[in-house]
Amino acid sequence: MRDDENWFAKWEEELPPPEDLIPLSQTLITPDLAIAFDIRNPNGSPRQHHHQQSNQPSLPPPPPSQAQNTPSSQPNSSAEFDSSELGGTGGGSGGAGAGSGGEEPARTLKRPRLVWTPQLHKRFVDAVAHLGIKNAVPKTIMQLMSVDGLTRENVASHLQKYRLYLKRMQGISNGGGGGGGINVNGSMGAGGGDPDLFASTPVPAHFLHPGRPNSDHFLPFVPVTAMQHHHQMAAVVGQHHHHHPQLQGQFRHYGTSPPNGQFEHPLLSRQSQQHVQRMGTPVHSSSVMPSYVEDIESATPTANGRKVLTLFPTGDD
DNA sequence: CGCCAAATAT
DNA sequence: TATATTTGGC
Repeated sequence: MRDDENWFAKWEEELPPPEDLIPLSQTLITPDLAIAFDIRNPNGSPRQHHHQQSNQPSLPPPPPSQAQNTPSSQPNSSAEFDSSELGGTGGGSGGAGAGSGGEEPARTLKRPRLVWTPQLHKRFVDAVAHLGIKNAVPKTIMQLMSVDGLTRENVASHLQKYRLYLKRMQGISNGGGGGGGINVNGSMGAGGGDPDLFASTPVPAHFLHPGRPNSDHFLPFVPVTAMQHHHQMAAVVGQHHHHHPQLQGQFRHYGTSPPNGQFEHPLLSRQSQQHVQRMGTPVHSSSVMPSYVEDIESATPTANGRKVLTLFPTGDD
């Protein structure tokens, strides 16, 4: 019982890593822009996009995206290629309009690799937890997350891995937990080494017990009602610097908002109105999932003693 | 649509 | 290398 509610609290407590919390801005570069900007490797792989600076001399000069951080987002349709996926079921109607003059290939084009940032992952976990393993299917999760730019495939993929991760975790670290903690690190004590390295994925307990659809408990986050800044962000995509291993810490510990301070981290949240329509799932009553804010993310550059954290640390590395 | 397995990219 | 993410098939 309390597990569900305390898991987060506990998690939160241990989270705030005094380490370097560098505010990472999730910039969602528009797909077309991204592809336009990055050129796939001329050789070797059939599909792959990435690379930011080195552009081929044959590509038209894309928008002046600076490598630094000038959020001058292009008027592009930043993040709008999602309507279909998200709307998924239909919603909509489509309207995509477009098509004409300019370009909106984003819809059908392949977008750059989606980077599951801690925040995103958390959102994902929260969504799954909120839904309950039962309804935790890609489509629903995706809709619940309301992250623009996210596609069902993305979620499905991640979900698969997430399940695997949970499974692994259960195999080794379960038991005791029993009650209380879900996240336990499984680890090893023997052998060891770095229990510190693992550990920390807020795995909602109800994931394991399909006995009930879930009824309450969800994110203690604040509904971001009105964000003054237009933070239109979406999943982070192909934005990477080829130089140093930028941050990508995933699973370890993310920083949660200070006890009282207000977090000022850029988060993602669907800007457009998207109603979360529940399909045949009479579970939660009238709780609509508002766009909640996430916590800040932590980064772990290799420059620190920490190694790159992985999203789902394998239990037996 | 959802899940699994493989392939590919980083 | 291992990990992450994507893609195809069932």
